[in-house]
Amino acid sequence: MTSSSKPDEKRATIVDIARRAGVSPKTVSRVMNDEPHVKQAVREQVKAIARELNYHPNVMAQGLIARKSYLIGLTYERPSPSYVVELQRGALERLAGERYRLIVLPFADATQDPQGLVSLLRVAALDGVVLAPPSSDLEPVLDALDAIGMPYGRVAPRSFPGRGACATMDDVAAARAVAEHLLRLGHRSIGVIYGHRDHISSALRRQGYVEAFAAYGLDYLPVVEQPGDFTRESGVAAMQRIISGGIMPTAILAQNDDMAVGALMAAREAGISVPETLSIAGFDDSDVARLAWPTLTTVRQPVVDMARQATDGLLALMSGRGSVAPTTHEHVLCMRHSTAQPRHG
Amino acid sequence: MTSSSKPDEKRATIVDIARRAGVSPKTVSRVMNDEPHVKQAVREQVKAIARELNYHPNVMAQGLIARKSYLIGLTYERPSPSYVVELQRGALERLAGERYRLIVLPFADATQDPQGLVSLLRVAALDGVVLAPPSSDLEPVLDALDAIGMPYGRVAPRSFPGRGACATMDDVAAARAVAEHLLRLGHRSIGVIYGHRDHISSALRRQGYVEAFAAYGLDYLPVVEQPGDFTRESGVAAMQRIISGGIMPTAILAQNDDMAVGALMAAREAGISVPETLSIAGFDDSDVARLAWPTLTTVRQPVVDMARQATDGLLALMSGRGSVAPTTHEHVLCMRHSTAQPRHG
DNA sequence: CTGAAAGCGCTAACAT
DNA sequence: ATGTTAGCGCTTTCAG
Repeated sequence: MTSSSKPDEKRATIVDIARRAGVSPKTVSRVMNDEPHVKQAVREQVKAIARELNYHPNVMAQGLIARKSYLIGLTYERPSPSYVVELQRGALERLAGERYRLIVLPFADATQDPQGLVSLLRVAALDGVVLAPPSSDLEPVLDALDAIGMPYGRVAPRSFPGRGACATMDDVAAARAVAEHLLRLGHRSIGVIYGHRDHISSALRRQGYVEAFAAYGLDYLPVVEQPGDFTRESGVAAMQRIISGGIMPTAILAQNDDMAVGALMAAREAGISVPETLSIAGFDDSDVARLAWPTLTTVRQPVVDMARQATDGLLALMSGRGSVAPTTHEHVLCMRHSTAQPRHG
Repeated sequence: MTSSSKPDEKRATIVDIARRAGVSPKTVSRVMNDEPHVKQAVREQVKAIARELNYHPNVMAQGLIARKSYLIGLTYERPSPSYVVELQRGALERLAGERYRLIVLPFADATQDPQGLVSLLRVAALDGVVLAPPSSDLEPVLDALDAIGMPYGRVAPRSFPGRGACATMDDVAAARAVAEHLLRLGHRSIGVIYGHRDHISSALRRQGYVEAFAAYGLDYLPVVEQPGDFTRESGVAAMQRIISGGIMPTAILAQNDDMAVGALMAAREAGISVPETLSIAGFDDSDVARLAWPTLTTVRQPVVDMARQATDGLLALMSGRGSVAPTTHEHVLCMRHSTAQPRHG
């Protein structure tokens, strides 16, 4: 006993409606598309019959002519669930009320296999695609997309400004903001845990730290620096290296929240209390920032807004309106419980 | 300077290939679909030309004939990010390698507006849809879907077994397992935070608690009960009401992890230490369970598996294979750091 | 204002 | 083993 997809008396077509209304299919078409040159009476009648027959236009027939699929893709690389969901939310918010539908295309390794990503997009028969980091920064991807004529929106790109519809944020300014927060609290002995070196944002965030230090008349000279790769594990490892390194800073700047949480865990294991003995600040304001204890001081990346804007720009691109000015979104410093004044002020 | 969607010399069609190869379009079609009755030499040549021309079949033309869109929908109601992502992951895993693409369709209020949901699905021109709770349990939705002949897979349905392709779990047994865990630890003063009352699982999980209490010779009588709606905020609020209510239980059963985390946060704010003074257990084993501190004791709901199975069943339904036997998935109790023996245990 | 004809890219059903 | 014809459901000409 199972719902079978019974053929269902063939869906009504404009021909059915035309016959019933005693007009030509073209007239029905005109009515359905709100084109002019149809007598009001006919228009109403056709609409009534359409409703009665529960008519829905065949998207594929329309698409075949228009050479459009009315499908938009969203690619991303399995980062945190909250990031993914925010990305989707932004795109969907913009798409609400449009004919376009959203296809989700997580792709494991765009950096290693840009061609694979592009061929996935091709096969999906998309009208356009919203690219989230890191694919939004991969030149081979952008090139291939240009080559096949598929327009794209880019979320938080850090390079090739002007290619595609960009919704950017200022990594440098955001990083500067967190660093300044620490400096303002009185910290002068600050350790840094860097993100993955393939990600441009790692360098940009470092640049923000440099500027903040300079604003306080200091050379950029973190007491300790440790590489990481944006994963929590790398944060744990980096913090452990710092602890066993002998020189303890009074504060840590981690280039994302996951690593900051890792640092938090490592500190906890080592009996170092946060924020009393050590302040820790992250980056992103991802889900974990509020889950961690102490809650994490961080800067919010406006993901939903960027996704909405990138989608908006993509739509503009697709509708032929020539170029789309990049939009920049503001970060928000989130001061929470993982940072405090250093002990000896 | 913006990438415009330049027309791109018209995409190659089978006619182009046919001309180049000096064969008929139908032969090309045969080759592309791996049909027999084509000489090996011709086959190879056609394939070569197709590759050279970077040919990709026009999905809409194919769909127009086959009366298929090769689009599968996934509906859910904005619950926790990790739940959504796991749902998508399961569906996508099954769809990998198939021609079907996944369209995400979050819908705010299926319970209030089942027709709205169905018409959304209709408009999206789906071949089939995977329904996640609560829509997987809404009779009007199932009825409407049957009426329009759209096959569906159901994730964790709690009612109407046998309708559609079902991938179920035993909520009652899982809830019983967590409750028993608490009872085994020695807790007898247990508070409960319920999920959204529109979700059948809320009642089922309550039932599991009841059975566990009964197994310990107790009447079901939580010290305190508070309504929630599966969001973290509702968990915070519920816990705050419990705290200010005066009667403090030694343990809390929250009907999902998000609310459990909310309770954790509220307890922390109030200076109540978990698990020393208060044990908290969740439900789902979502992402946050391991992110929270202390890590959350919970039961794993096999969401990814269920989504994969529901999608698999849906595919079977669509391919005409008559009926699909429902699959049941097992829960797993995850004992972590948010539960311990009560103080005076 | 309305309609007839042609065709989007592909494939089923029949020839050959 | 290969080609021809017709047509999926709709919209674009272009004629009335």
